[in-house]
Amino acid sequence: MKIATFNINGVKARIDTLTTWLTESAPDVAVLQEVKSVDEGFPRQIIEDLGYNVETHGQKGFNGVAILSKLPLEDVTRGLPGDDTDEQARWIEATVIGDKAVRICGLYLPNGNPAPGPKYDYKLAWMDRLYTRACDLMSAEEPALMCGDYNIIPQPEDAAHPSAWADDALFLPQSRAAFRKIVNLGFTEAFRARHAGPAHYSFWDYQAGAWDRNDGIRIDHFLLTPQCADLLNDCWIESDIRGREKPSDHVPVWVDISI
DNA sequence: ATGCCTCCCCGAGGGAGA
Repeated sequence: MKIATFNINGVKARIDTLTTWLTESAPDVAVLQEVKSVDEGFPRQIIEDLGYNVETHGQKGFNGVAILSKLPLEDVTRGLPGDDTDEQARWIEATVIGDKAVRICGLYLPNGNPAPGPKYDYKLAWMDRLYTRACDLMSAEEPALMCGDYNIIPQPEDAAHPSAWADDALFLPQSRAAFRKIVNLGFTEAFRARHAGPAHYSFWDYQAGAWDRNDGIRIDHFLLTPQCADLLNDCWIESDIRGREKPSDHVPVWVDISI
């Protein structure tokens, strides 16, 4: 089963980009972030017509996540537990059943800039709640993964110019430590389980020709429970998508798992 | 790089993104 995560940067503005990609690359499951649409405005029918079940968790204006799946989606839940006052749509979970069942969590982790400040405080608090959910997934001892736009550059090699990010919420030591704390529960970071070295990125800014200069960062990740990592065949970044017409500033990241 | 684009809100220009 091939599962992709893709920050689409506006599902309505980029519906042609999305449907072309779904048709040509044909993920079994696509986990979307930054759909920037309320659930009622989501272009559900167009995607269903391509053979996908659609589950959304949107809000007005920004954020918003979704899971698209050729197989049925079961036990769908919306919102990251731990703060009933959090209005931001950044988390959705569902179970997909192939040969085995896998719990798929889609996340859009807060950006956190400027740091320090209230937005950075929100990012760190959100990561605390993510840690708690991650502990529960580990305790279940079942195939599960958390994927999406983590807004975390894990290591200097994950940025073309790490010094440019030194004071940024995506790369501050405290941000990276919070990410490591989750990984160190025993998750496998799928891309680094399969590929070493620099120059592998999942985001390139629209400005100043960042794509043409390959001035990117790797911030879209898959974290797999041990039972899911046992099933991992491959992980890759579909970087050529960034060079197509009307691209998102992110590209899809994929895993292939034996499910 | 204190933002060079692009999305959303709507119907001008500001918030948000990373």
